[in-house]
Amino acid sequence: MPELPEVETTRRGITPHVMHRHIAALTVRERRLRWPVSDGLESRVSGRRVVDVGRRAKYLLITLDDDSTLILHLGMSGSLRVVARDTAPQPHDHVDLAFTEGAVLRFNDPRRFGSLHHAAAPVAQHPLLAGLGPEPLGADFDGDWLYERARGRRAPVKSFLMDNRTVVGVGNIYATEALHLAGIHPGRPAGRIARKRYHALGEAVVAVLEAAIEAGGTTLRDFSDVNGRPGYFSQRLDVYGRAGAPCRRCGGTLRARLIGQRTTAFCPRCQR
DNA sequence: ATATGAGCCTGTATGC
DNA sequence: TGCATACAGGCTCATA
Repeated sequence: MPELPEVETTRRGITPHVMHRHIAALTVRERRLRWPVSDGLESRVSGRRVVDVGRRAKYLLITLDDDSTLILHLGMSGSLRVVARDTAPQPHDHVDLAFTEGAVLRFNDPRRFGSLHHAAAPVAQHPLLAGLGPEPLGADFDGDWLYERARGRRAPVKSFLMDNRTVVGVGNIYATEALHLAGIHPGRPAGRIARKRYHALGEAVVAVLEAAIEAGGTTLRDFSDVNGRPGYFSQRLDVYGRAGAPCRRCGGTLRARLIGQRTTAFCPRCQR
């Protein structure tokens, strides 16, 4: 399932294929995504040229030459491929963005948790983006931010960390990994963690995400990069999905527990 | 205000 | 072997 590193990998992968290209046609085969794709979207983007391929949180932002932006979320199972114009659509190939230059950007999403919107500038004010917290790899995110924001919070630190208003792009996998790297118990109330430990957590979040982007994105069940090659970060996960196995740091036995409705693996011995 | 739970959806894995 | 059920997950909305 695409988390931020996968989305960033996808962004980098599609950029050379779509940047500066002219949209010949947008084809929507299945409008029932996370939200219904709005009627008339096809005609609003047809003929436009792509001037930027960006990302905010896990949203891909394809900006057009009229300053409007296509906002695409890959959801849980979505992926983008670049295919030749006459390539037959496969099951769950819901959207095509065809370019006059020949290639087609194709969106596939079996579970349809993904979404497609089109917004006028400034895109940052779109309701989906307006309330989001800082980018984890941006200048506004660090341990001090986490510490200050955690004041008075009684929710588990893992839930706090996965809250988009705290920081974006940290889903279950990377929250689990970052907390282990920082030696913090995922169930600890967010407001009861020292500033110094939040410094460690902030650094852990950045380290884990950067390593994953470097590796080309984690592959779990259904993510593969834009060229169809799977990422390979999953081999490097230290705790996620490893309950019952030995902790790589202290040798203790990793446990799993439900925190905020999410399965959470952790080491009861070196995470406090 | 924060915190928790439901619901969306379907492929995959498990249990009988 | 086949079928039924549980589970996974990001995100928003509703409720306490």
